[in-house]
Amino acid sequence: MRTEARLSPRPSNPLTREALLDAARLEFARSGLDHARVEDIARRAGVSKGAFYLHFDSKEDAFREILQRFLGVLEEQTTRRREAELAFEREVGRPGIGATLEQLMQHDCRLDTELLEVLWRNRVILAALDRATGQPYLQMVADFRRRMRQLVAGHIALNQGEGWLRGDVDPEVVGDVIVGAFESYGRRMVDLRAKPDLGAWSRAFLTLLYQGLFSPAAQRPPTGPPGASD
Amino acid sequence: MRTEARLSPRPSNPLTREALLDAARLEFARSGLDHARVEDIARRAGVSKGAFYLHFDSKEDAFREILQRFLGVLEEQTTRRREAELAFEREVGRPGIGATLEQLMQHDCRLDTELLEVLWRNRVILAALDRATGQPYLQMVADFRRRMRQLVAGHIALNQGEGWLRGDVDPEVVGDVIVGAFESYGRRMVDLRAKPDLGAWSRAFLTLLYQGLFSPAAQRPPTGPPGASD
DNA sequence: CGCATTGGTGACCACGCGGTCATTATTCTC
DNA sequence: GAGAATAATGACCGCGTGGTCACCAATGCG
Repeated sequence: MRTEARLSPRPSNPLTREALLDAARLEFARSGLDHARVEDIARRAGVSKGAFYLHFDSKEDAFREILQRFLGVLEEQTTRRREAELAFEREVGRPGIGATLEQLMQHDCRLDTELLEVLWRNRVILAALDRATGQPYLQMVADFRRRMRQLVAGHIALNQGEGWLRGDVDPEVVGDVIVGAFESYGRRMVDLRAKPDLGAWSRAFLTLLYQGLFSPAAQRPPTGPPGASD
Repeated sequence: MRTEARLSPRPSNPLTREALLDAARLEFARSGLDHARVEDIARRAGVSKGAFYLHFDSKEDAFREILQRFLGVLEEQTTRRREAELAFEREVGRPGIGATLEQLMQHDCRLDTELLEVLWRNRVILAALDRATGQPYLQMVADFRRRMRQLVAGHIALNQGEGWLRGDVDPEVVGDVIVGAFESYGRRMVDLRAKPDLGAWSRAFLTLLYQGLFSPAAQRPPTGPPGASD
């Protein structure tokens, strides 16, 4: 009687779910989670309000899926980055031992630019996050931020131990600076029309981070204590 | 008929308005502008919902006042800071010409710490802003952020022209980094119980900003091009 | 002490939107 | 083409809360 083969007399449009998510991203970016109307999301996706609820339990449900996907992508990006950093140290070395600062910066620059590419592709979500309320989602973002900060701080502390990063800067502060800078730039991307030169930003950022603002031409003697020039 | 002297047979409690603003700050920080209930704000201030509307036209009105006061304080802080920076350059000099980097950093450190003090005192508002929606208010914050970024970028560009800040870092990027770092740290303050050592953060931040992460012990020759150490 | 005046109260209204469900449209099988 | 099964629709309901307003309370004045 082939009762097991009869699955769906009228299969649902497989594109609808993704269309709804796309529409939701735009509406969330425009109005935030609270003010976005399910009606509008559905209409933008070309279906009715009822159809929305065939794919999601609630408005929050859709938002959660969008947020989780995004954080997942960032997570994966972070994992890849860590592996690339370890590989670089294994295969090339670290500054002073087999590698120059310039080589390291070129490598970091590629990785930072990749991350910025991810942020650029998902800038609509960045806009949505800025307008989002609701403890669970803010909590997820806050937790992610904290993890990133700790990751950075751990990385810095490790390399301070290795001796090639200066030890008189609290790694936690470096975490604030790096996470803050990316977030700041990401927020700025939101209302850019054309894609900016992400590589140039990375380059400048890394120069600032590793070398500092103070002009090398006026730099004091490398190891001497300050306060003896007037 | 002394109609001009009879002003208020029953004067309103002059503390009520401020109590309402305090309560509103807390509720906004807890629940955000949208989810905070006027009822709760009023009860927390010890009055009824109706009394709230004797002092404010709407919930948004109270929020606007809170936001404007805060931005005003930041604005004033910024003005004072600019004046202090000009005074320092006028009275002491700039690195290389009458002042050492250490002197400049001590001065900047005081100013940065003052700004952090302001953020610390207003950390409830920082929490509220994180949970706020509504175009006008987000716009105000976004505009303020942009102004700050431009202020920083202009300051950096100027001093690059003076020669004591390295010219190969886009001032706009420095703006992202500085504004982002303060915002990042401010956001972290929100869920700290005890007041952290703001001076230490400033010190570490400025060291990072001016000197960079790269260890001075391993620093390459001041003016020579990189890539000659292996 | 009574009256006028204004502060203060909270039950109530109105409205907007999230979510439901009876109904209709579509697509599959036989 | 009939019938079954399911996708899709949109009118409708319910709820929560912002804002109002008739009413009460406190205070100054004569």
